[in-house]
Amino acid sequence: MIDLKALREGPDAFRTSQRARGEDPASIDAALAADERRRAAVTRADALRAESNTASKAIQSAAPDERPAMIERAKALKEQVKDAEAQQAEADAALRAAAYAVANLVDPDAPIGGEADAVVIETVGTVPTYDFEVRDHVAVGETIGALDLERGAKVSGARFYFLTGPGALLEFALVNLAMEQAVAAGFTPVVAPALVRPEAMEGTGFLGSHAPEVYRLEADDLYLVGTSEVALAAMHSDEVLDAGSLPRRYAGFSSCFRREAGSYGQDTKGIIRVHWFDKVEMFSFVAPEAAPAEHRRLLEWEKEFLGKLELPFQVVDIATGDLGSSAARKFDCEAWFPTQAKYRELTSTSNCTTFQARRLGIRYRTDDGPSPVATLNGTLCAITRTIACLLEVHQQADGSVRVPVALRPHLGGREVLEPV
RNA sequence: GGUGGAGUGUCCGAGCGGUCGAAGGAGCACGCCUCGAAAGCGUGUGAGGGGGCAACUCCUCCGUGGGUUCAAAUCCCACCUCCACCGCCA
Repeated sequence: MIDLKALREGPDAFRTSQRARGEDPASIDAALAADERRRAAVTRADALRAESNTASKAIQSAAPDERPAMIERAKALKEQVKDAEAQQAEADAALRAAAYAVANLVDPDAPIGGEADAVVIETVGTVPTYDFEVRDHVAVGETIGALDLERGAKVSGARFYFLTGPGALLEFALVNLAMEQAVAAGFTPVVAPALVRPEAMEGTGFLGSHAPEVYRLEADDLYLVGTSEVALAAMHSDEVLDAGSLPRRYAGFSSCFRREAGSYGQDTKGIIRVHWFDKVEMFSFVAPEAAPAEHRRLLEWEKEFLGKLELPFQVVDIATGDLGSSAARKFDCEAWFPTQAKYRELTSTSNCTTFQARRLGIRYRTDDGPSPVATLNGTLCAITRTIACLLEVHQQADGSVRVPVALRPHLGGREVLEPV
């Protein structure tokens, strides 16, 4: 949620931000009006409550013969209070809805525009060339016995898979490598719940425009997370953190579930886009002024990891119109997929400033009292997509796959995954 | 899933329906004492939201949400969480 005080004091910044996102700046005026109405309702209800309180208190010290009349008056006041409170509740709800409709303030440094306006800020490694016909990750994966998509579909449906043999081992190797790096960098490793309550989902903003993407368990009123970001962010909800404990960095492992509604026809082959995958996610809680630097750090850790996997990639500064509603700025690392002859998103890191924390009630102690922290997230390793990329990039003429050096210790020293 | 117990401020922990935002500790901050420190003594110390330039003032909050009452931390209901035991289970 946006900062309402900041909204009141400088609505123009929010209008500009909404325009940059390609969203209607009218939502700003709606929020301002709702805020105005709410304050009026609060003032009125407060005054009535004060009157009602004094009337009530006077009763206990009143003479017995005066009491009946006083009780009558208190009763009448109470009716008015009830009415005023109902109006206040309505105004509260209206403001909430109006405020939630406004996306986070974009970072002024983010490029303006839509998907096509993302700026490539860095290219790492060189696009590989092959002296043989490259095969896609499905073909390569099946050749080495790492993938079984047919049976995945048989058992669970489209966009499901079995990782088998070296594929399964590759997952554990990647998780281990990612956790090893995260721990070395000072992250607290976490295995996070993949099922969360509505508040966690709501608080992280995934029930807004993302709602159709999310699996829900009707019988238990629980949601399957699309990323462990949800559980990691909600971990400290309604807490006041000691300033000295910041930054807090977590590396969370969890399964992730996505309905992929509306992505029919995209990446239908293979494991690039699936309904379920495992992921190691970085999540940081920091003081707001430290957020931009932390964002760069998360990006560096992502780059470091891709470097270990010996994957060529580029870093993209996502344009304002393509940002999620809680992100002020976002960098994606896109790795090279030879059979598609293009870079595809492998990791993504967002600076959510205080937007998520405000909703989730995550604060830290400052000299002026508790104040919202900034939250940031970044992918360390989304397993299936990473495996897909590894299989394509490191395939060899004989159908085998070369194992990147850093991964070898986690694969029992194997240097090559041979066809079976 | 069943039975019983419990949820109060940073923590522990009191709290006959009105004088309770809440005793008492601990912690923390500041001050006194001290060469310095500890101990001791003193003072202060929750959050959110209105209004006000400000001093300040008003409202709300005792797990959450309802209800009873002129009045609820205190009574009633539902839910959530935790603890214990039973059942089941990886």
